[in-house]
Amino acid sequence: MTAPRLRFAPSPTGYLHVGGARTALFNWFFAKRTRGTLILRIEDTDQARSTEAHTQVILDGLTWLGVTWDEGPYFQGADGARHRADAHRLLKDGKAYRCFCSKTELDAQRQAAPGGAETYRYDRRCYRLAAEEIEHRIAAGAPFVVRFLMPDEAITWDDAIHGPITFQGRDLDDLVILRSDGTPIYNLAVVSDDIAMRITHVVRGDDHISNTPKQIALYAALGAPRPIFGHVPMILGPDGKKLSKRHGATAVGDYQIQGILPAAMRNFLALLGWSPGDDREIMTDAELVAAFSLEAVQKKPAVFDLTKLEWMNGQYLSALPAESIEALVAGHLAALGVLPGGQDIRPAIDAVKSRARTLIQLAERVSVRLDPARATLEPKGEALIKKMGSAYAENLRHAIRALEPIPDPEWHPDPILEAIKRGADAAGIKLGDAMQPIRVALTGDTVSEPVNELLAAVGKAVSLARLATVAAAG
RNA sequence: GGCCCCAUCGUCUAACGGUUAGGACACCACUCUUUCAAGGUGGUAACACGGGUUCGAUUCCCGUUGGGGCUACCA
Repeated sequence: MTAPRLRFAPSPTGYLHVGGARTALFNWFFAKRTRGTLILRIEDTDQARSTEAHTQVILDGLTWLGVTWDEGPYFQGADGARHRADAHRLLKDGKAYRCFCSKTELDAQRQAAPGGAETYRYDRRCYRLAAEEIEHRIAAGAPFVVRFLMPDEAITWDDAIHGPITFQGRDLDDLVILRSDGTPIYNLAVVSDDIAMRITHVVRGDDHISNTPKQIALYAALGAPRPIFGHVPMILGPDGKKLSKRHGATAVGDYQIQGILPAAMRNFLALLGWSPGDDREIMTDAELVAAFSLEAVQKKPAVFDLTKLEWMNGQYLSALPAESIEALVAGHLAALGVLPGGQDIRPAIDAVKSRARTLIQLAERVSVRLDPARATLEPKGEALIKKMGSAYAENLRHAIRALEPIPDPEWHPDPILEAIKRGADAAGIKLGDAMQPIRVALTGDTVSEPVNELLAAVGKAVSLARLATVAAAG
């Protein structure tokens, strides 16, 4: 058997949606797994909605995700001549016909249909036109579209994900394959391209299931062998509806901005609608590729669980050495307006990386160390003060008294911890009640590295000044 | 409306006729750390419903219900 040839074929009419990203990923896994070829094809036959900017965003999204392709990107719009040639071949073979009905005539026919516009199917009136009448209209320059003559027969295929699916040709319309301006319609362009590119496996979204019988009929009419089809289910929002903008972030670029690592995104997306069959969850690309199969892809749509994505990202973050995420963290710090200015941020990253789920969170926790002035109690002041306990101002003053005597050269984690313990004992309070107010005062957050290490890193003068300010405010 | 697809914890999933229906996220305890997380241990929580087939159905078949997709001179 020859090596499989696959394609990922987004249309540049929007951003790279997570659903599309997952489809691309599944294609990539399959191609890698079978040592096949993955082709990127931009479906830009809809000139009105396609833009170069969208194409670039899709390319960037794929690149960020780490999905690589072996051929392309090819642009479908560049192959109009071949699409037209295929359409005319069908015309010549009597497998397609010219339709002179205008859009307004069609609308009128739809309205007049017995069961209403919903049940309307083209009545083939132009197919029944006499040859001389057709010649006459062409000669008169009447505009026409080319319609495919849908055969009246059962169309069946064995879907790699869904199993056998059957449609009846009579339920399908005679679809337009060439517009009146001579440009091809999606279904023709796809089939024409997939034949020309010798595609063996079409792995795409579930929403194309009902296009598949039309395309299979086109393959047959063009005398070409059809590929194996596999239809990946959609991704839903938390409310069970199709994932869309109103659910928040749906473009892969959004997750890049939020500080999700590409590897975590790949791992998460892979597990959305697919599983290796055992209990593994955190998996490397190599493991994913080795375990992947279309048969194991779920048939039902999956709800996108942001919380689990963030958990998984946190797993990657804490497992990675500081130097490998240093540059990314620096980028997010810059976005926060904090410049390390030559400081080594790696110790700070190591101190908080297991306490963050996104790079943004990680950068925020690093930033308060670099610039303690950022440690504001706003905007969640109420909640933070509650966490510190009602006596927090008093407890902060205990802490200040305990810490002040430490000489500068001894301002290190261990002596600091000892001093806080002694102070807590003297004041008759629990260590936690002594620690948490300090943490909140210094970071504006309830989560940070151990308080004594934090104090040591921030420095004595800055720490005490900050504690005094918060204590005074309380 | 017509055609097609789908249905296990709240969510992601395992199970391919016989299991105390397993794992993960989230949640709740406990634990470790005289501090926050992370980690560890445990817990709550599911086979949509009704008929068949079978010695036996979450699993196979049919129906119901409920979701979803398509039904363009969009992709």
